[in-house]
Amino acid sequence: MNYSFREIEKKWQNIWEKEKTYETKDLFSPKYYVLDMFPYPSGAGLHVGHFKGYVATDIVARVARMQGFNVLHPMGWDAFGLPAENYAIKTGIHPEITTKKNIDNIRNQMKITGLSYDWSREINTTDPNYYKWTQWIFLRLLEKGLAYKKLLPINWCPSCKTGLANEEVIDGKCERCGTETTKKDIEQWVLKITDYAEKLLEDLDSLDWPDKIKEMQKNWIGKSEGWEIDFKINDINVPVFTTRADTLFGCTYLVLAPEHSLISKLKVENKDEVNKYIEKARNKSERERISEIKDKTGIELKGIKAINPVNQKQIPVFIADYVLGHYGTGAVMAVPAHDERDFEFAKKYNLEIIFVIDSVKDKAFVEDGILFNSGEFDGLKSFEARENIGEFLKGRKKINYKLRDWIFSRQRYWGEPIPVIICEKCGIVPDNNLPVKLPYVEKYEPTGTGESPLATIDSWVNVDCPKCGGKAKRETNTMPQWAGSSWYYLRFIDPNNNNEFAEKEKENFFMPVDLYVGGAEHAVLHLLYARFWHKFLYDLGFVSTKEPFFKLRNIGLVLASDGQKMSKSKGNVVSPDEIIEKYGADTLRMYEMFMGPFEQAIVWNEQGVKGVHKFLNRLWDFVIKNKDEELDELLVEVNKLNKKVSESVEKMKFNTSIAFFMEFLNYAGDKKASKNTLKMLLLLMFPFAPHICSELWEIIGCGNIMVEKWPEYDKRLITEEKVEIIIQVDGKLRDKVEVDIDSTEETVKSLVLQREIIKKWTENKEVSKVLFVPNKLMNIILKK
RNA sequence: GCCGAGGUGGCGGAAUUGGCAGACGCGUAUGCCUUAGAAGCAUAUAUCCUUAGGAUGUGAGGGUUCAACUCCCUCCCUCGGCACCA
Repeated sequence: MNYSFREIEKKWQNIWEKEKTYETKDLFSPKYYVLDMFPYPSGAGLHVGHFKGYVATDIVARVARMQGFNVLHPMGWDAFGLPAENYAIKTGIHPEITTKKNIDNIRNQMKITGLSYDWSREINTTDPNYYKWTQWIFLRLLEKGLAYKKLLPINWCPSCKTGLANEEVIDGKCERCGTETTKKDIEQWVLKITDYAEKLLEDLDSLDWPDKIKEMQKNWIGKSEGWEIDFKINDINVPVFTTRADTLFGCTYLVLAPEHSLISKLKVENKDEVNKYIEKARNKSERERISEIKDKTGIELKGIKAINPVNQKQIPVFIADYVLGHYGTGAVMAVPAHDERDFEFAKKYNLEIIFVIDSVKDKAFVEDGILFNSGEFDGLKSFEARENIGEFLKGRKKINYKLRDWIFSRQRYWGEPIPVIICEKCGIVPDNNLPVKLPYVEKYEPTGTGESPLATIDSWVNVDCPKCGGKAKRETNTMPQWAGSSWYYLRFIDPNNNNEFAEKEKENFFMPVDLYVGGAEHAVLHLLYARFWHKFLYDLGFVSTKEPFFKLRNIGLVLASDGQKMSKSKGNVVSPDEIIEKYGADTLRMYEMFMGPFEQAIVWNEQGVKGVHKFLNRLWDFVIKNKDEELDELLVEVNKLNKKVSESVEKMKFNTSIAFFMEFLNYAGDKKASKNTLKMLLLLMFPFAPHICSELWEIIGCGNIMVEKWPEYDKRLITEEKVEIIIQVDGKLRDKVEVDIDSTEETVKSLVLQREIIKKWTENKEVSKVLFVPNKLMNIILKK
């Protein structure tokens, strides 16, 4: 029969809420901190994909509690961001109102799913009591010179009308809205994440994270070691950065980035042409640049020559936009023989190509090798030559990173105000009177001029300088969406503290996060930013660990039944509410875990949901049928189940855990189970399906399951006395035989050779060899 | 182009210190139940050979081994990321 999940689930959720079952109370050890990436409270609510991660961490949290851990498992809202603001522009409804409504809805979705969050620790990044500390961290960065203001050509989204960080530009498009970005010169707040490049790279090794994410961060940071070597143009030193100092004798021209400061100082014969090229390069969008990778353009500086320092040869000088102004020195020594880009360029402009390592036809040879054509350095290996040539030319050893500083200001309303006052006399003055609250405005529309809508509120903008008392103006830019999420995991530890972001003792106790679960899309955004802030706070002595998240796991997407990503605009979203209404929260939870490995993307299939629901109904019937049973035919089996489930949960292979439960019930059939067996079964399943297990636990007369421990299996019970041995002839399965455990080769062999099936296969043939793997297999090899 | 993950029935997937490939679920088929349907229950379900029984089979090809989904080499494809970083 169908168990009445609606009633049962409501009943237990009320009990948990009333008894504050999931509140983390003390500093007792051992602790376990399980964290989900907190969501943006979208108006559409969350879909079943979000809950795949939440259910997984909920199971981990529940198992850990049963194992005696003091579990911290909180939830909050990353609530600043564009959708609420865009909605406000359209409707005039303040983002605060929409946000609150959305949060109430999503919190309810989480509660009806039976997630065991400690709601007393709920946080919201848009709450002034929260962003006070976001601003406080910003002021510390400012104090230490890690936040600075600079006029920069930055990525600009014409649709969102705001600047973007490099990490937010995907394929030349805005990460949020998909509009092509352009370049714009605006004065920006920038955070010096590059100061932490080395530490961010190094400490990756200490983390239990998916290789994929580590690799992505490594590539994003992009470390390369080389030499800075001075070339000369008219007695001016022009440093270039190279990782291939060993190829210097093959350098046949020099290339400057269009932005290079030297260009304006040179007397170039074809000045007009050159300026035209520079102007064109400036206006190229990201996308144009990318599409032109295969077709390099450039222009020679006529009348200018550079001197190659290694052989005093005169070489031509070019400007080309394949050389980037912001990396290295903005100038490169071109070695067409040993660099693909230089090779292409040289072919196009008919420049000299001199091989000095090894030559191949029609393309550059980019590997290391042994030098020739290189004067006194002939015969050296590449790695030796790099050092020798670098030192010979008095070059400087240099490490460069691809990572660039973090563009931190946004020209929008719905974000944390940057707590800074700009005074005509004193310049940039920190406003220590935190929180600097976001004022109400009438119009949310971004101005598009590079100023945020805050700039129009005179009463807010015009203030007295805290330093000199003179006239001053507030900074009107706001922080990016990533600010609040860069440290939120610290606030959960002590969410109501008004004096510090978290009490030192508590921070020291709960950090680091033991398990962090979320989508892989944040690999070089949130996960990099949070590590940066954390390391900064560590250096200042405010936190006690070098890294915030010890173990990270990514959830795979849940795709809609059409194989596409779930999205409101495609109308293919499945909400947890409808599944819970139809089948119950326990079914939703079990199905999300049963779908497949949880790090993998899998298509949603409601037939599968029904299958899981059927299983829960069968579980119900099985327990009810046996609740007063004294006989037990399943004690051994349930102990085996205990072992298998414990092991699979440990590895977070929840899909197989559930298969084991199903196997058990299939095997059980009409066999009898006593209370001990039922209890073990229910305890094992409780983290997966807490409502039905709580109810059945009560029905079999055991009280409240919440206080119970994770069960231990009895090793003696599950030790087999007989084992099945696989018998192969010439490596092919022919027979099986049951023998006592640890039977010797001789025993098994004599048994096997008597068997009719085996006799048939070995008839008239000579046995050349018999292989035996104890308790597993015997392979009889015949002579050919 | 570079980096990473992966390729197993009709579908989602299981099994890797090398040892019964396809657990579990979905779907499908047949039967029971039902006035009928739905639900439920039972049985079957990798492919090929008419069957007993056998052969083949984990992207393709090769190799190591008594034994390969698992290890090695070459290649193909899918997904994700990066994108002229000298």
